[in-house]
Amino acid sequence: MSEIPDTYDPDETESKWREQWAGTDLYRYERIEEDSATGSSADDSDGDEPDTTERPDSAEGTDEVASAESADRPDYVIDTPPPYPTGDFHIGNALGWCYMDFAARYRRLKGENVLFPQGWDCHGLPTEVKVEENRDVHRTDVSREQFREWCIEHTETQIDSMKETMDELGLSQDWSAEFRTMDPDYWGRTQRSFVAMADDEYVYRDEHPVNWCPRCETAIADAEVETIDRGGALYYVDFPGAENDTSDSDGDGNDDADREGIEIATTRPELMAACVAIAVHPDDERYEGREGDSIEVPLFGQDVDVVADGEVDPEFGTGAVMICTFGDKQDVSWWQEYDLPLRQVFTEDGRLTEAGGEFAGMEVDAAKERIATELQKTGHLNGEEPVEQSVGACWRCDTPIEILSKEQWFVRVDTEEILEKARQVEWIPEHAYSRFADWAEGMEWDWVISRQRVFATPIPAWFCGACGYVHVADADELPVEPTDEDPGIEACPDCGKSDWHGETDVMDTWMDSSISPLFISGWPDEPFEPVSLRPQGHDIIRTWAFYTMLRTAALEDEIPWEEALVHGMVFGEDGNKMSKSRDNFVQPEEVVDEHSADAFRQAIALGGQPGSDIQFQPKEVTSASRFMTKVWNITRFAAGHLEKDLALEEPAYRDADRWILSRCSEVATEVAKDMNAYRFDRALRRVREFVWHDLADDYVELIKGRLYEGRPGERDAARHALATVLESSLTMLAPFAPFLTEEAYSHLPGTDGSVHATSWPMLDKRDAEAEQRGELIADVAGEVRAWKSETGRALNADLERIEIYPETTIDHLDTYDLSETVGAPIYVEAGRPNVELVPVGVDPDHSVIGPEFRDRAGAVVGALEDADPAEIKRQVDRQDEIELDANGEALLLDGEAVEIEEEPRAGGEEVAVLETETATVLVFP
RNA sequence: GGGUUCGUGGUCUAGGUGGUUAUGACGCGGCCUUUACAAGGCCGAGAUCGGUGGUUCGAAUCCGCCCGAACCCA
Repeated sequence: MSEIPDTYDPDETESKWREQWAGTDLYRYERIEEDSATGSSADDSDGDEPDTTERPDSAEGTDEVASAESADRPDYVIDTPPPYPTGDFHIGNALGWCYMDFAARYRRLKGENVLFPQGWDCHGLPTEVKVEENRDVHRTDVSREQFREWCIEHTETQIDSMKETMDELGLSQDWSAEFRTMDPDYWGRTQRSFVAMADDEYVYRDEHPVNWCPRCETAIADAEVETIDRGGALYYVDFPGAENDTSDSDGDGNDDADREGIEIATTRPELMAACVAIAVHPDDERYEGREGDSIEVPLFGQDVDVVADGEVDPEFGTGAVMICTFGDKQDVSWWQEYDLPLRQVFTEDGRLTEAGGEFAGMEVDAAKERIATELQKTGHLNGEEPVEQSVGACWRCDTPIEILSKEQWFVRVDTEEILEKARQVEWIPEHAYSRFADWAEGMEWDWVISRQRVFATPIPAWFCGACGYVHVADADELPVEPTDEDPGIEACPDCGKSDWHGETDVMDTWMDSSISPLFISGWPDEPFEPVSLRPQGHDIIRTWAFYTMLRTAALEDEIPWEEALVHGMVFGEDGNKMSKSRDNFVQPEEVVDEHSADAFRQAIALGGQPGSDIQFQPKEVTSASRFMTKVWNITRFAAGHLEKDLALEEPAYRDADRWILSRCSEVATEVAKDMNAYRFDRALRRVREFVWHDLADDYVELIKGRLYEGRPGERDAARHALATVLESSLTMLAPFAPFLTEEAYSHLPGTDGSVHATSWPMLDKRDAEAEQRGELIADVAGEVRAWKSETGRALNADLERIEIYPETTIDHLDTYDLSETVGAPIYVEAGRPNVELVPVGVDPDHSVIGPEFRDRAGAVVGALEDADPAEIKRQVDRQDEIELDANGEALLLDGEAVEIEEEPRAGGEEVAVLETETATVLVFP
């Protein structure tokens, strides 16, 4: 404690504590079953138990802190998002993780048994692509096994680099609960969930149109499709009437001459080969009576019928559109509705199939060009115009998707079931639920979960080579890799042969991550209860939140979590999305290097309330750094005055002590409320204000006299209060600035162990009267300080004397500290000061006058303002009532309705008159 | 086009159950070395709370419309 350095060095301190914490189980979640098995898991760290017995104040607290017995501690389980191991833990991640860490650290201080795990969502295409790139191979060049091996290797290095950033930020995950979806223990459970859902008929296999990414060559779910805007061309194409059209729509029996065509408009001529019908709006006069006409598709020759459908937008193009299999989801629903044939014209790698005739084998864009040219040549193209269009694209690679009809595995989406569960979750902020519901209600298709890739959880199923029977694995044979292993059954239940072919398709990675709350709860071995918190960004409501809700409902008929904290995005200093090209890009490590993790964390907390997007503000980091210096200096000051064995039964508190203790109690209660509501911004602001203004500016200044020259009893009371309040403050700051507070705490005499293992301040020292007295003392001290500064006096300059005239009577105000602080004898006087106070104005209280006089309030206020303040004051003093003439109407006003503004006129005598909130102060220099 | 959120000093932000002079930070200007702290203290300038209409005695706060921004969806 004596070696406490003059300045706080965050670099040195933060790396010191990082190392020290790494070797402890400070953040270890206590698993009950583990405890009873080993009986020793929590005993090897002295920092692990909330240490309440040694705090001098705790003996007086009437409320016991939450019991430290692990069995009684409520669980607080965070369903940490498993990030994709990109290798880069960016500032957006940092926001989410700081929120989790604030909550986790706070809950530990509240005595809860916190599980803050960390998972990794390993599977997926980007890793495959990266590995192919790094090793210069195609995934089909090597065995699946080898390729997976490489993916795992690559993923591990990516994870390590992200963990480094997490560590720098001082995050307090319990690393003994780390999980990786690529580990067999995890993906085995993904398979387990698949099997369970197949048993309950949530999972099924079927042929159905699916979103298909031609670059990734795999099916993708709706949630993985993003719309991108791009410019394109709208082609106007003449479709002639079919030669064999016998419908004779106008009934004049003259087919041949009336073989009328239709001009359609399309942005995708390459889909003409897939055209299976023409649609027009039923009310469109241009096409009246055309329904049922047969039309020939140019170049490709197939005859298609005209259908009338209200979904057609008559304003677009010519009002006649091709129905193709498939251009978009609208086509799919028309295809189903009109029972149209299927003409697949795209291959899995985005080329035209044989159905494309002479254009077969061409890529989509090339085919579009060529077909347009051919249409031109053959005289079918009437024109083209530029058009803005939105197209669906793969969210991983931005390639425009196609819709192909494929046999795939699906998960049935039961929107009602999901919404019913979602309503039981507390969404923070509330409107996050609307987003969720919006997405859920818009779901048209079931969730396609099979992917034609390698690095993912294998679908545990086999096909019978003889009869096509599909066998899904039994739960007890998992984890299983069906491309490597045979099923547990020998013979096909259908045909009796045993010619099994393992499913090569793998699962959507969301199948892995959507069981994260189940996994961390020990599912399926442990009974599932909803976990406490799901933190996530609003950008993945449609994926992670949605799928998790779906899966937990399907598997356990439960909600996955009690609360969902949906946070915003982090923007750059200029308010734009962070991007390297905009030069507003900030990496968390940079900020930590330049300032400190603690400052970064505070800046994140103060950026805005959780739920809203925040702008990253370097000035908040600056301001946080300053605050940290302040805290350090207070600690340094206090450490010099405190002693280890400061244990007092009944400290002889003075008014100032009782005041700061009361304030501190109040702040602890308020801040706890904020933390419970995830209002980290408000919580931190409140603590800062208290520490800076109440504790540092006022209290520390007030007790200096006692600390330096007081008699032992009163000095000890001050020390005692100071120790209590400072420790409480450090504890409240600990979730935000874990390093600084740990360092400061370790330097305070009489502390033991980690600040992160203490408990939330439970002072129970609220005292309204003490607050009133303390505020008066602090206000006067502050006013006098400001006055000295203004009049160019030294702040420690002695004064002749000071007289205080409180507005409300205060008995026996304790002026000892005040006197020492301002350097003057203090006289507390009753009544009004012995200087001339001149009423200069009348301040009407609208909250009194408004309700009483309603529509006459304006006149009353006007009359008050016009009146002579001296006269008003006389009336108030005499009868506590005011007679008023408001627009000719005589009114009687209660004295309470006004406040008389007075200015002192110190008539020649050398005396300064100061006004505080609650008193008039005369200063005799 | 639909949905959600938002618009407060130069910049960012608090407040929002309607009630006098709107919070704080950063930046800016001035003054000051006081036994924790000049990485500090004190003082000051700076806002018609996006615009407009309404409800009300009274609106930053409630309601309507308009303008602008962000995100999600089509």
